[in-house]
Amino acid sequence: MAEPLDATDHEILNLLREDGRRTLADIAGRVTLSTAAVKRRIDRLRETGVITGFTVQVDHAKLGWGIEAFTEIRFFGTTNVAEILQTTTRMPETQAVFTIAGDPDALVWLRVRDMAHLQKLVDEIRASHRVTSTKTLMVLDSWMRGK
Amino acid sequence: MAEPLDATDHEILNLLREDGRRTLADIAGRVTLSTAAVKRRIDRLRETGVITGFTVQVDHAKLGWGIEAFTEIRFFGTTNVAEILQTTTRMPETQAVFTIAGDPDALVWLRVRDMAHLQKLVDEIRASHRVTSTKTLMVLDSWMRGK
DNA sequence: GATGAAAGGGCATCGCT
DNA sequence: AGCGATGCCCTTTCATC
Repeated sequence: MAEPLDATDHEILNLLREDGRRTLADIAGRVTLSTAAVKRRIDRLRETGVITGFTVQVDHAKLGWGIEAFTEIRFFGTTNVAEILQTTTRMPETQAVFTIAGDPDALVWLRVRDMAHLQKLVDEIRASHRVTSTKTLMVLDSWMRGK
Repeated sequence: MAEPLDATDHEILNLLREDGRRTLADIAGRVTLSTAAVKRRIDRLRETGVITGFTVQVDHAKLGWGIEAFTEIRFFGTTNVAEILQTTTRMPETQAVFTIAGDPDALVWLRVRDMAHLQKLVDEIRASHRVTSTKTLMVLDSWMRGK
């Protein structure tokens, strides 16, 4: 496996968490290294899989997806985990899916336009036959690290 | 308020979701625009608050934070929502916090090193509020949009 | 094995049309 | 919105500790 990260690697990661488009020169100045050294470290973090990518952060409410909800899903006794992942991850409204040890069996984080939209999605999930029950939690407010 | 986004804006957002460090030249080629035009659109998306920032995506397991959990929290009748946000968002292990309409009252998404670490956090949450009960869900596997 | 310095090619940025 | 010039940044190479 890869070697453990030193303090400078963690500094670089934190700087990139704050702003993923920071320039190498900017980072280099803050961690007291040359741009070449910073680039090598970032390249290494990508190669070892610590950094999986870079992305843009979006205010979903401004795009008209103002409602967030979690849907708890329960299956019959022995259900393949891959099945629920396949159904839910296909839906563009799905933000994340968590398979759970215990009760419920899975937790799906959804972003929708309105209640009718939400109902349609929950119906879709329920229609995947092995589901015994769902319970949907409406999100009033959410906070996320790095926003 | 700002004007609605057209199809090109959505294309640009999707390209940046895939790779937040994509160059303007690359984006311009894919949406059939000049780099200057793409830059103006991205600047406008930032000014109107649609784009809130850029960040790096990290494999937390490789950093030694291999365990994910959700903790459901229930309060006494009249508890201030801001209170739970204050405590939980201060913890570096907190990935996200959702306040919920109904039961439970809040959902906290945690990333921890091990079970002892998790127990310490749940104890902290229980100690710092007028919490009536918590229930912690262990995450077996997670999928997230854009990974 | 990792670093800093320097060169080149590419890219972002800005003014103009 | 496109075009073009300027300056910055990324990237690679090479020498050093």
